[in-house]
Amino acid sequence: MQQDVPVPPIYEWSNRAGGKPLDPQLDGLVRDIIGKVADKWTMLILEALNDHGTLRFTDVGRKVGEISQKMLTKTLRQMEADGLVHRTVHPVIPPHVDYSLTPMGRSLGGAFCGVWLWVEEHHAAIEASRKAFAQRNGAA
Amino acid sequence: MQQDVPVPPIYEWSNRAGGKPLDPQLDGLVRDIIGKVADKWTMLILEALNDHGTLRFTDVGRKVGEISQKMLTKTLRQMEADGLVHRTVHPVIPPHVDYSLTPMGRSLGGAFCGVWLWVEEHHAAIEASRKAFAQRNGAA
DNA sequence: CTGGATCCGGTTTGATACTG
DNA sequence: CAGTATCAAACCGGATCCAG
Repeated sequence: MQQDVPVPPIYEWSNRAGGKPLDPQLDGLVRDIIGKVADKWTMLILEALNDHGTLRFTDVGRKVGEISQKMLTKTLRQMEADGLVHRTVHPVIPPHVDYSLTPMGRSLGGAFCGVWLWVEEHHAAIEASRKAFAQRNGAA
Repeated sequence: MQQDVPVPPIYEWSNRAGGKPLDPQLDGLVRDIIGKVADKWTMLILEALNDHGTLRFTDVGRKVGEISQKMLTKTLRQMEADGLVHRTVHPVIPPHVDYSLTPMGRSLGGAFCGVWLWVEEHHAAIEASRKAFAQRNGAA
C-alpha cells in the first residue's frame, strides 16, 4: 500500500476491501453505489450542476454535452432517488423543472474533485500510453 | 511520465468547465478518459490491485468479485493501454501473468480514495433516500 | 493457467416520435 | 419544455471451445 499518505486516523482505503470480511450485504450496497456513482453521466451531470448551481432539464443536457434525453432523464432520476439532486417542478406552462445538487450531491462533487484533477494532470500521459500500446500491439 | 503541462497553480474544479472555453479536442479526450475511468470494473480492479500490489489474472477476478472473464480481460487491457496497470508475462508452463498498478495507476487510486470514503460515509443516507423516494413514487 | 473467439440471451443505450 | 413510448443497435455476461 502507499505509505506516504498522511491519513492515519481516517478510514484507510486499503482497509476497506483489504482482507477484511465485510458484511456481504453492506458490501453489496457499497458495490451498487459504486456502480451508479462511478458512471460517466452521473459524473458529468454532477459537475454541470456543481458548476452552475441550478439548471433546467434541457440546460443540464446542454452543459453535459452529448447525452440523449433518455439517459439524462434516467440518470437524473437515479440521482434524485439517491438524494444527490433536488428536483423542483414549477407548475406552469410551459413546464419548468429545476435541478440542483443537494448537500450530499455537493459533497460527492467534492470527492470527485480529486479525480478531475487527476484527469487534468495525466491526460497527456494517457494519450502517450495509448499510442505506445497501439504501436506495440496493432503495429507489431 | 507526465510532463511540463502548464497547469498553473491548482486547477479549481469550478474552473474546469465553468464557463471557460476548452479546446474541443482536449475536452473530447477528457470526456473519453472520464468515460473509461468512471467505470465500475475499472474502479474495482484498481482497488484490488491497489490493495494487493500484484495479482495474477485469476486472482484479480477473485478479488474483484462478480466479474466475467470477458470483462476482466477487456478492462485489464484497457487499463494497460491507458498506462494504469503493468502486465508481466512469465514465459513458463503453466502460464503466469502478473498485474500490478503503474505509478499512474496508483495515483488514480489515490484520487479515487475520496470517492470511496464518500461512499462509506453516505451509504446509509443513500439507502434512506432511496426508500423515501420509492415511497413518494411507487407507493403513492 | 491465461487468455482469445464465438454464440446467445438479457440489459442498456441511442434515435425518433409523440404527449401534456 | 419536459418528459414518455417505442424500436433498433450496442453492449454485457455466461458458457463453451480452443490454443499456448
